[in-house]
Amino acid sequence: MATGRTHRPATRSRGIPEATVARLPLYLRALTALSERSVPTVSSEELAAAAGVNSAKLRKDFSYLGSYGTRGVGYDVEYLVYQISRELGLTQDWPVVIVGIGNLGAALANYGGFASRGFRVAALIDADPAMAGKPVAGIPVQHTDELEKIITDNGVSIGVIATPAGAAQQVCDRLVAAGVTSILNFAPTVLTVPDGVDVRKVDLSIELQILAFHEQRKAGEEAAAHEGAVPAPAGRDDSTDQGPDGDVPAVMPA
Amino acid sequence: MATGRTHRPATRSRGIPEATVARLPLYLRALTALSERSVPTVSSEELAAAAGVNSAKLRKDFSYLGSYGTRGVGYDVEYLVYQISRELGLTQDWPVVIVGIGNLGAALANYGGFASRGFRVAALIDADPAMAGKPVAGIPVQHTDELEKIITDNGVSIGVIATPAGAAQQVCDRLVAAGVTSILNFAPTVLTVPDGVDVRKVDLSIELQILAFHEQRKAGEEAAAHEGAVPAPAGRDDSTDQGPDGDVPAVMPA
DNA sequence: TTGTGTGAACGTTTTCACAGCG
DNA sequence: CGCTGTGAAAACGTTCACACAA
Repeated sequence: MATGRTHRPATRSRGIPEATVARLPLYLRALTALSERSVPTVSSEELAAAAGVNSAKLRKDFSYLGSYGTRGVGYDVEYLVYQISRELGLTQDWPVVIVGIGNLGAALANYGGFASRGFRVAALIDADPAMAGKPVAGIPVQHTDELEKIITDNGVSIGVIATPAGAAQQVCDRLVAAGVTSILNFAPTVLTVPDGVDVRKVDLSIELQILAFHEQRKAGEEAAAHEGAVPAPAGRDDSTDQGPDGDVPAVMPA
Repeated sequence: MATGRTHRPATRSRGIPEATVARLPLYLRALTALSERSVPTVSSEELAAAAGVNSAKLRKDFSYLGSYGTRGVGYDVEYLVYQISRELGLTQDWPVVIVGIGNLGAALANYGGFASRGFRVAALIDADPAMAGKPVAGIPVQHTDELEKIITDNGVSIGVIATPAGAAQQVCDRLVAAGVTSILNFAPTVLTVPDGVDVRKVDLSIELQILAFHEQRKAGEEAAAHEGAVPAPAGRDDSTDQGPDGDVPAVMPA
């Protein structure tokens, strides 16, 4: 689930592969847990298990950061925590605004994982005047009219969009115009942004649909294995012709 | 955001690449929008733009499904909607349970994208006895004690975990034991599941950390001007004050 | 002519397997 | 020894470019 941005590095993409970057937070979380238990060192095998990846991948990932391990021993937990944090830019404070304070926005505002790692909720913004002033997670909600001022005054460069789909692009445009260069989008829309702005999206319904795909395949396999029953739309079949189906979409219940 | 356990290259993976599957919901959404506007056909170029991908990729993706387009014309919108829906398993009804009805669980329960595509919230489950019976999104919350019965009675195979991290693995184990084979995990934990069970995770804090990494790089690039050519950063100038953080905290290896 | 469908080139990510350091 | 770090191979994914159907 990459981002909406086209990977077009006009300049050298010198550095850590994107796939590795996406795993660093995972390692960091596992390492933090070890750190809290005062574990001094871990092997790639142990850490990989805790992070849910395989150890060769983990070692390769770490090799992009430098040689932070000790052969025959493993990695120093505290040191690695620091190195990864630094690489991810978590040794600095990132003020974040959340736009759209519905159930989801409130859930995000209350999410503990925010504050615990470099991120600080600088403001909550909603279009509903009735929300203005109401505190959510201890932070008073401000009206959308204030958006530009809030961004500027707080030096916000990361924005979270939790509005309905219809409002997302407009909010996005305003965030970008005000200076935000990274956006986390929860609205089920494709956002269009200028070059240099990063967008990542989190889309609940997409995740469910991917699960449904695999679930369906499992069911088909099972049927095929058991009885000779027609394994529904299993693997790729032909039916290339538009003849049989023609149209008639309609979602049919089980 | 792949699965939790090691991927299963077991046998004939005869079928659609994972990367393609992950994009089908995107295409489906764009197509549904076109369908609602009664647009009869689209070209790969148009549809790709609407979905935020490039057209070659889209055509390749569709080629895995079959030859559903017409050369010189494009794709029949209704027909494609149906074919993709079928491929994703959305022509059948998927009962889903959501466990953990806090802010996030409530947001998910209220999320419209659920019902609109094959998914039906069969039950809401929470460990807090005080929640029991309280309706959320029109559905009464049930206590965790009922979990197994709910799964069985409703034939649920997809579960959503929106509990605190500490409870997630336990809930997961119970879901799996009761028959759930696909899990969407919102808790910031690595879930361990038996083979044959699919896990997808949605992790807010990981997404933010990835954004922070790129944001940091942007800031660094600005400072270190390589060659004078192509300064890249478009319109807006950097008002990214808030003080650069070049310190070097304690914690060093022994 | 138009725009799909696809082999082939290219780029990225994962995995393997082992040299070599502590 | 045990475990890291890393070339090289394999797998996977994207993009190119064009033959060819409508």
